[in-house]
Amino acid sequence: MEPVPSRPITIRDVARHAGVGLGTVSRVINNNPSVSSATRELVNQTIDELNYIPNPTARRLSLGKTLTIAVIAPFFSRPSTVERLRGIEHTLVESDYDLIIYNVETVERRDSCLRDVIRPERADGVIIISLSPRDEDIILLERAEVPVVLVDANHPSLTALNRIIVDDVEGGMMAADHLISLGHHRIGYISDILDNSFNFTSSRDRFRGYYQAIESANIEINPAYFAQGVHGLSEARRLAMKMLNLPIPPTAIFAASDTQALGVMEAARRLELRIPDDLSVIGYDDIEVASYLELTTMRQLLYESGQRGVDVLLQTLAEPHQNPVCELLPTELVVRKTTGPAPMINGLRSKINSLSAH
Amino acid sequence: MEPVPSRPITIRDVARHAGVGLGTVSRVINNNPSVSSATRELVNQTIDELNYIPNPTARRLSLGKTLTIAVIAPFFSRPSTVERLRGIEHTLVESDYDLIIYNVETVERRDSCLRDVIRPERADGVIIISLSPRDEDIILLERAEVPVVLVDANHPSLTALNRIIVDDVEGGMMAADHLISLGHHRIGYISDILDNSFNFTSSRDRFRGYYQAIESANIEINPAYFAQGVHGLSEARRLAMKMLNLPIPPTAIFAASDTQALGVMEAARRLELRIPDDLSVIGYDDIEVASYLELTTMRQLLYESGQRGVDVLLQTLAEPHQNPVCELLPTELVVRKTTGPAPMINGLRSKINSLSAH
DNA sequence: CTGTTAGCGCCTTCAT
DNA sequence: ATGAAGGCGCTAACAG
Repeated sequence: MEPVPSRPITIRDVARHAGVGLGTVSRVINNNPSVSSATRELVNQTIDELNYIPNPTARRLSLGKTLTIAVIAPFFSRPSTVERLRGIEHTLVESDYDLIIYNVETVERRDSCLRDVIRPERADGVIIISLSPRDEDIILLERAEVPVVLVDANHPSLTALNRIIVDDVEGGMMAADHLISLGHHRIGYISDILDNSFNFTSSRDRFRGYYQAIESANIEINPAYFAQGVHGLSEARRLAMKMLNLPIPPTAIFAASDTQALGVMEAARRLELRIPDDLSVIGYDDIEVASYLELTTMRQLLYESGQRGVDVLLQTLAEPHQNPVCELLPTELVVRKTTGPAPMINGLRSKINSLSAH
Repeated sequence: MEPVPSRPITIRDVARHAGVGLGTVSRVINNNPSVSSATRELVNQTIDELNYIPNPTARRLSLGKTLTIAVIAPFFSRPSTVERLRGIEHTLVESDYDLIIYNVETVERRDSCLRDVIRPERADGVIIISLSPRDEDIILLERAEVPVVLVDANHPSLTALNRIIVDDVEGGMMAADHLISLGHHRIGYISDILDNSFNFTSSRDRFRGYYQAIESANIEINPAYFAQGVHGLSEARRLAMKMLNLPIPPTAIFAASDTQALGVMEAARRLELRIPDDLSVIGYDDIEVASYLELTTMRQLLYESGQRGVDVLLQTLAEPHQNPVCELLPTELVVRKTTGPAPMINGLRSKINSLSAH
């Protein structure tokens, strides 16, 4: 019995201790059937004894695979992104792949990730979240030597790529229709910048749906009821304050995300507008906090989008030459307590009431 | 001029195209000064031409380093954890290290991470977030062959390990003292399970501080004013509802996290208790949403804790034999609008008022 | 300064 | 069924 060396244990140590060739040890590790159960047992025992773990780096080099999945995600601290990442992480943890997250907060970073990460030396597969490719990215993506899955991202001329998508136009329409059906005519839309350098399309598409719904209902479009600003609660609050201080303010506001809806609700609180009596608010995403704040919102399957993204990627990795899939995830209206019938006279009515009551 | 091969470009291709030895190319890549600027220029040009990127896996194997930092983090979707991870990611992105996150949601996973991740074959350095080692983990950690930094985690008999810590006892005391100074005598504490299998210590320590503050103020301890449950908004809401329905309910509640404070606020809303008139609420962490909901809370430097963790780790990596550092991050009371003077008679006074006014 | 060579630890063919 | 040998792409030590 030789002593356990202090340097890292290698496959060679195991082979020597077990008195077999190192090819045999390798076969045992990789569950190669052509090993007698006797020697397999012996080798496994030695492995335990030495507390041996195969060096992942060496495996990768030898296999010519990275054994890692890369995820390119914008603003990974946003609740919706976090939820998608959770779905990815949970699903991937059971596989042999490592997960490495590339957080994108600038366009430069976006471009460098697109350029450098989607390479076989970096990852065996790539998931891109919410970053819809621009025209010039298409070629890059379509001839990538690594399988790619787009989650919550799309492009009209894209058919060769796996995608998990949602219909944000439809979602925006459903949200606006909900408000219209409650009798609202003055419906605001507050979102992050529609024409942004990241090419985020969701707020734009939701706006399109909102617009269509308003038009179909023969409601006059009022440009003052649309406001865009940097994403975040405080900016949304600022925009909502401004909008609600209009001479004739909206009676309902559709926010492009739940986070922004929280900002709208906060603005209403500061203006002492009651929700939903004076102002209806609807958000988007159905993040965790939405249900506790009784926020009416459009639910999209965030967690599942990540989950499905990984499923599709692993499937592609297992059988490389499948046809690319394009999976549409449903969007659903969740009515809670922040939306209600439009006020009779105008949005200020009950505010005046409550003020005079003081 | 030879054609660009379709298989991945290697250092050998570059060497051949440039008409130099492959050692020279390696030197150029690694900024080894002993290359004439002429050949350096030539090589760099060839690298650009071939769009060559060194294979990271091969580099790792050859260097005997993984060039990755591992982060072991519990429940990475929690806002406080996300914020810490943001600090880590931002700081690490400028280095040459990859980041790989191990999300821990079960004790089994915690143990397997502790066992398998803290190995030189897996990572060059490890950051452990909020998972305080148990007695039996100490030995494992102290003789780890990889530098480890604990962030928001600690152990009394731990001096050989880098740590970024906070004083949660002090924080709990400050929170309770704030309420006491407002005249509150019936102060509830709502937290996640103090004696949990993950050995999370923060809620326990904050409870200790809370308890000490109450005692020092000669306020009678009422066990009914302490409730624990699984972490999360809804459970906190449930516990708060129950506590606020006591015959003599508390006039103030200290929640062990902002998320739980939101649950308390939600409970108050449902019971039509006004904040802070009928009920004062104080949270912990100062996550983003806290400022918008005007939540009084204990601020701890979440982002910075990650940042400092990485700084310390990179420092240790650069100069391995430094003395371990133990850095205490400050905790600060942020008074907003959810805490106010204790009601005169009892917590129900204004509730009764508002009900009779209906 | 630069080309050559010997590994890094593992997997995989090729013999046996 | 198993041992031996070559190679994955790169770095670093050595020789010139």
